[in-house]
Amino acid sequence: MIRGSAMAATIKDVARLAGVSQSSVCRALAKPEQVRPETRERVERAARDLGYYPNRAARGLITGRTANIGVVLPDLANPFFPSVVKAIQTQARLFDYAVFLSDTDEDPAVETSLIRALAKQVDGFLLCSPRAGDEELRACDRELQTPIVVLNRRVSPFPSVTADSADGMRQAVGHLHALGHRRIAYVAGPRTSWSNRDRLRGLRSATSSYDMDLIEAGNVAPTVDGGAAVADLVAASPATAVIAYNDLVALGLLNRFRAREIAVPGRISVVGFDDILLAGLVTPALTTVAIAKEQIGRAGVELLLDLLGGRSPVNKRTPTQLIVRASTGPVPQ
Amino acid sequence: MIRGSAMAATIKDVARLAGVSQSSVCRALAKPEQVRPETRERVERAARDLGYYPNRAARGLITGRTANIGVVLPDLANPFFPSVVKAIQTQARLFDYAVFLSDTDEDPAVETSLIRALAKQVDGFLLCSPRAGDEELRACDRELQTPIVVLNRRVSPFPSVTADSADGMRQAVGHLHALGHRRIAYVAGPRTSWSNRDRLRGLRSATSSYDMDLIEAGNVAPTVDGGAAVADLVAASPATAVIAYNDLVALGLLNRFRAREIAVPGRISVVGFDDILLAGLVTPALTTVAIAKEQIGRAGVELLLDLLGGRSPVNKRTPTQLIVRASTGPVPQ
DNA sequence: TTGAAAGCGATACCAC
DNA sequence: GTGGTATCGCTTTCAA
Repeated sequence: MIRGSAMAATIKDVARLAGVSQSSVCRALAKPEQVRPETRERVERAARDLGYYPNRAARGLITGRTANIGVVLPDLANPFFPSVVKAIQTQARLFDYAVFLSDTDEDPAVETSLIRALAKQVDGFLLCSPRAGDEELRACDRELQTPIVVLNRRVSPFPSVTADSADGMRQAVGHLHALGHRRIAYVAGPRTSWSNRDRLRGLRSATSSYDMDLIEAGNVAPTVDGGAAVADLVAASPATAVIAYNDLVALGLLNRFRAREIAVPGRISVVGFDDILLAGLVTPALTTVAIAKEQIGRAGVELLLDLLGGRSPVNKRTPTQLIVRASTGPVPQ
Repeated sequence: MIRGSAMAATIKDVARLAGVSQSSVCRALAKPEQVRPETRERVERAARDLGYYPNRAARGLITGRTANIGVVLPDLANPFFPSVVKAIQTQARLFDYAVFLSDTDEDPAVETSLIRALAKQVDGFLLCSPRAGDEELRACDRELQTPIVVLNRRVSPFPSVTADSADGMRQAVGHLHALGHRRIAYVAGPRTSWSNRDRLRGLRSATSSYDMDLIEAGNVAPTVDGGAAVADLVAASPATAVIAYNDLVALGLLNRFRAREIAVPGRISVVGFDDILLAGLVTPALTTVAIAKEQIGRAGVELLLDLLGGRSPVNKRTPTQLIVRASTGPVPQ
């Protein structure tokens, strides 16, 4: 490769212009106190004049630290994830980490192959709601030796951040019970989703402790269309209220119910999960279990940094909070 | 650094295990046809056994190609961007590129500093709706020599992909004119946003050719709250229809109008821009100018690859399409 | 306090 | 067809 004037400046260029050695440039920039003020200034001037920024990849090669973190998630089109990613970004930047982002399109195979491909370019991974099996993830880990933190799922032995769905479900069911509902339907999300299983588990425990009937529908894709697809099934069931796997599914239900002129909450109450922006803006506004998305992202980065710093992080569980809006009401007589 | 059994395998390990030189490993993996089948098999076996994946950063150092592209955008919380990013990801993966993502929080200073920091780790940038000034962007470019493609904005001399806002505005204005409206308000987005200026330009030309009055409000943040903040101003104006900078702003208007029981479209018609998922789900559903988000993302990657391949890409303009929904109706008598 | 030199992991070139 | 070696940009001993 021929170095033309067009190439970006390297440490050599700075050294030459400042009239010192590479080592001194490196020190002047990284540990200013170890170098004579005069030298430091010369280096700083030269660096500024050349617009020098160190090549982080080259640095990573020798330090073993890339200052990148990898974020893998199933579907950026689900508004839940951008919120989490945004929080991750913000927190990562605080510690001068950059973010590699990968969308797997809900495909477990893509997921593991992406992890493998990215592994050497990042110091660690934040896997958001990974769809691959526990054993596959462990295999990746053994093979790659890249620290992994899992969000929205618990997979031993990885540190993880999860929402307290059980408590969220308890709140939701308590709310519906107070309104007089005794038969609830649940529209299940993807079979591969740990959150789905977790939410269902919490829901079962809540309904049984309230001695209510639970009717399970699904599984559906975690999208508006997924919800619309089972709306008629739900309507035909004896349920007077329905809890959806997430807000998108709930919105699908709402849409289809409106199209069929099934009154919400007059004839059936609808509860979502996640509290995405949409939930508060539709009519009727959606009652939903809010998840601390920002907190999950932030905590994920913290756990990963702990891991990287040699500390052993503990799993974190973030609170959930029922947000009551217009889509739930008293059971129809 | 001490190489323990815990470290991920390198090309040396593979060479040792296969009993060949590094060079052969490299060739066997990159250009299988240039090596004896027997050697290739030995190498492949060794690589598989060790779980060897090449270090892309190290490779990039020598090839000058990182196989990464950098995506920079102002706010992931605006649903418009995840759609674009998703398309970028999909297209990038087709060509085996990984994506670095950065959210600048609408801050031009963060934007340029991120670009500089990432420059060496990517082969090129896709800047989505960058907020920095033209001259700042050009300065980055001169300094870094990293190819840049700009989305949703035109900044000479960068290749760019933009939506045909003028045509979208023409469609929207034509639609409103046909409904009898003669006085339209526009709620402007961020002053730093090129799209905002572009849309306004298109709108001015459309209203003037229809001989309609244009009342300008704003500038507001491109969010729901931004829209809500000027809703009362708009309501107090003589406008019978309002076009918002984007859908989020339009939803803010819609919300506030409902709170004040200002009928939409009975008393005032509302038009958005972008056609995010939300737009179709609120009540009344939002009439909006749809932008080809996926196409923008895809075209962006294509232009960037052209640039990287030494071809000189031409600017692209993607079509817009008015989606008529319930939020627009005949002018009130 | 500074400089020379080794080396991170991979590729490319040049002999053989 | 294969191996040795220089090299990418940077950090880090180790001497001076």
